[in-house]
Amino acid sequence: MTVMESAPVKARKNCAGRDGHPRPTGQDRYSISEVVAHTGLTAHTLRWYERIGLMPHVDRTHTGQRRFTNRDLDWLDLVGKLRLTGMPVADMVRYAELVREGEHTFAEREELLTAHRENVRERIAELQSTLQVLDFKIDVYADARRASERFDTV
Amino acid sequence: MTVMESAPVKARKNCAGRDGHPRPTGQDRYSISEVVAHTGLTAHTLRWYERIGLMPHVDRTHTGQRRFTNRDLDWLDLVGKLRLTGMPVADMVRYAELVREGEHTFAEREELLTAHRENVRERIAELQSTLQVLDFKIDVYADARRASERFDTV
DNA sequence: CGCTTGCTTGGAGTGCACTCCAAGTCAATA
DNA sequence: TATTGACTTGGAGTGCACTCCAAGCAAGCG
Repeated sequence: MTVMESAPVKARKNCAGRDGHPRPTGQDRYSISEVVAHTGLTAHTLRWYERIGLMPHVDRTHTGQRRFTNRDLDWLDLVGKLRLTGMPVADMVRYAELVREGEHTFAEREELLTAHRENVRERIAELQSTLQVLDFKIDVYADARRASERFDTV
Repeated sequence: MTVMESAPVKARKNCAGRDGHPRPTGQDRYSISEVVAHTGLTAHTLRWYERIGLMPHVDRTHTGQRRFTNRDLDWLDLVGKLRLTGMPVADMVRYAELVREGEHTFAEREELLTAHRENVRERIAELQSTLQVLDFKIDVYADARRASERFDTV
């Protein structure tokens, strides 16, 4: 049975799992459209993620439809953060591989994440330095606007 | 007293231009390769920027070669910052158009920059929230590594 | 003079991260 | 039974921001 619009669950303080998942562990079998509603990704993108090896193995129904779990949701959450911070998909795929390979890849995973953290810190510094330039230029324009308003009104 | 692109003076302790430019105003006619050396952009990109309207009018020699000025360098500096902060090229082209159109576009320029500043602030917040996730996960891996090292050495 | 270097052009190609399409399966309703 | 709607697939298409190519011109050097 197709699970129709199951209340656009989005919040974590929701009735269901108070661990932040739409449904508690044990009943966590989400169709692709439910995951779309929860993550904001498109179904295309979810299928593409799976094709390129960016997902852990996703379970299927007897008819071949995907059923995602809470763990998949958590993973997509992390992927979303890495993506938002500009990690290339290839690097995320590498990280996914390491996770699949097991605990002996802890060191390399740590390395990968540490390198990315450094990138993110640099990005933040860049953004903040640009913020100063923007502030300066916006001030210049705002001053010009206020000056012309004064002329208009006086 | 046109309020123009008075870019952030980078205060290089360089021998040449006291104002942070390779050559002082008056002798500022840079070939494309000099601009490449100074900005880190490729010649392709500089020509492409001009083609799409992202540059103010660039002067030419009698044989048709580009000669960039200190003002162009300042502009490229700003463009670089906007690009680094993820402003789409189309928006930068729009800003360039407004600058070409003159002072009556001050208000719209201010608007455009203010909207972008808001984006940048959001990006910074996103990055910082991801930083926390990264810190947490890196700690987990580091703890695991330290634990296994203890077993190895004792 | 011929060679090299540096530049010119319009247009085609690249890499990334999706994004969509056509054709099909399956389950549930009218 | 017929239709609807959610889902499946491999492969093709899109949009962005470059990135490169081929062919050609001009200046400087031996």
